[in-house]
Amino acid sequence: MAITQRASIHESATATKMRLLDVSGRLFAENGFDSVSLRLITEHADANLAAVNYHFGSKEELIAAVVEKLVGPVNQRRLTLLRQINVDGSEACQSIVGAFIDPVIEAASRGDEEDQMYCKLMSRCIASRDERVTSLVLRQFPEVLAKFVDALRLACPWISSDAAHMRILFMAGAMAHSLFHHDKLVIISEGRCNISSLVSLRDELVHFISAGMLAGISK
Amino acid sequence: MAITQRASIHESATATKMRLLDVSGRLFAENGFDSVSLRLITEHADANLAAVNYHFGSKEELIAAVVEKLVGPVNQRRLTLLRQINVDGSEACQSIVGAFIDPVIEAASRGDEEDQMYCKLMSRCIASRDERVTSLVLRQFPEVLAKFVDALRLACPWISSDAAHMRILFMAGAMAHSLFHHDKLVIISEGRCNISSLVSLRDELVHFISAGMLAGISK
DNA sequence: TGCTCAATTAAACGTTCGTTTGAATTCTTG
DNA sequence: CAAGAATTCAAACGAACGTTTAATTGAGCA
Repeated sequence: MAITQRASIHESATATKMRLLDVSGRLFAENGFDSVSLRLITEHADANLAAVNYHFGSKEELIAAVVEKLVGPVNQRRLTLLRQINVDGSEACQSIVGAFIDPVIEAASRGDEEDQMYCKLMSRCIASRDERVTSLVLRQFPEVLAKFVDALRLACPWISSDAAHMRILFMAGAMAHSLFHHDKLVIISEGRCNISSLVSLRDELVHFISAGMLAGISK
Repeated sequence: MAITQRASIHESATATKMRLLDVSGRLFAENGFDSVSLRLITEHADANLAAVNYHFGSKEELIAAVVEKLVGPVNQRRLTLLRQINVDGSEACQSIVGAFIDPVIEAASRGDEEDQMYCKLMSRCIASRDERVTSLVLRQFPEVLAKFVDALRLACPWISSDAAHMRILFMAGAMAHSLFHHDKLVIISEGRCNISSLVSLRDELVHFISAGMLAGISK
């Protein structure tokens, strides 16, 4: 029934496959995973409608490929940065927060593409409320969460385990939300706020979260 | 062309209409706005498929009704609480943050339904990346944002306008994200974290964000 | 009782979607 | 160059969706 050559793994990264991955990432970032149809993707990628199913098997597996290509390296980089931190130092908290946030900023600033796309796609992954996406992201997250909780409690011994877990959650939320919506802030604020660059947002974010992390025992 | 009785405003809140509003809220909370079909909604509400289009006009207007019924009162309550704060006090920041967060916790704890539904729906509204939803939420947000920025800068005069705007964004993100995902935390942490109640999450959230708000001038 | 009109119902409509198919084409390799 | 595998292509499929329609119901009122 299943043709063997079709069922075999498509390891070879053809140009079309890479184009599909790139285009769908950009479209998913801007419009969400559900709203973007395979017809739109293949049209923008100059490919045939059937190309996605041929190269990836299904739309769901395409989404998985896009997400894992994006999230995997960022989490690896987080753990690398975290390992390089001296948790005894006075600025340990800033470093820990930086280790969580900077890989995203780095990844966004790396390509020649504009930052917006990468940030929005990343935010969609982190803050997604779609189980098909969260299941992919959360597959890698337990290890990252555990490592950051450990580091945080080493730097701030007075924080309980529960509180440490929650604060990591707060950090992730603040980051994802602000990365996604910061461009709207200038409009909503009716010109009273003007975020100049992604780096300035990153600095304020680290500054804010570090202070939150250092918060003492609540009375 | 348009039948007048159909085009007229349906002000009378029939039992069916209220049931549709209630059921779709619960379903939207759990599965998102797009994934939930009118067939599923009307089935759960013991209503005919055409009921949504009859009572609300379209699915989009149903979503708008659900969102505005949820977000409107919360924002009003925020402004009320904010007006009652003495911004000169030493704990002004905690009060400001509380004024932003507590209306959500209150609303979630009000009904006899479990909190989860309300929290998740609220989080979907706040952190939604769907333009059809954000346009509704953002309609009320400029006023709320401006008032909270003013209060924050009165309590913490050293914060720049840009920073104040960003910090409100961080607050919204931390809140929305943690309210939505806090139940997953116990699983992801593999039992090392156990959030006992919504109130304990609220307390830690206020504690964390207040400290972030009070963060001094970044060097 | 008979009329009116909001409400409900079953059925269908047109569209869009992901997926599948089988032939055509291109690329690879002996 | 020729054989075979990999890829591309146009076309169609079935399912699910939001929406519309026309008929039916049932309560309020002259």
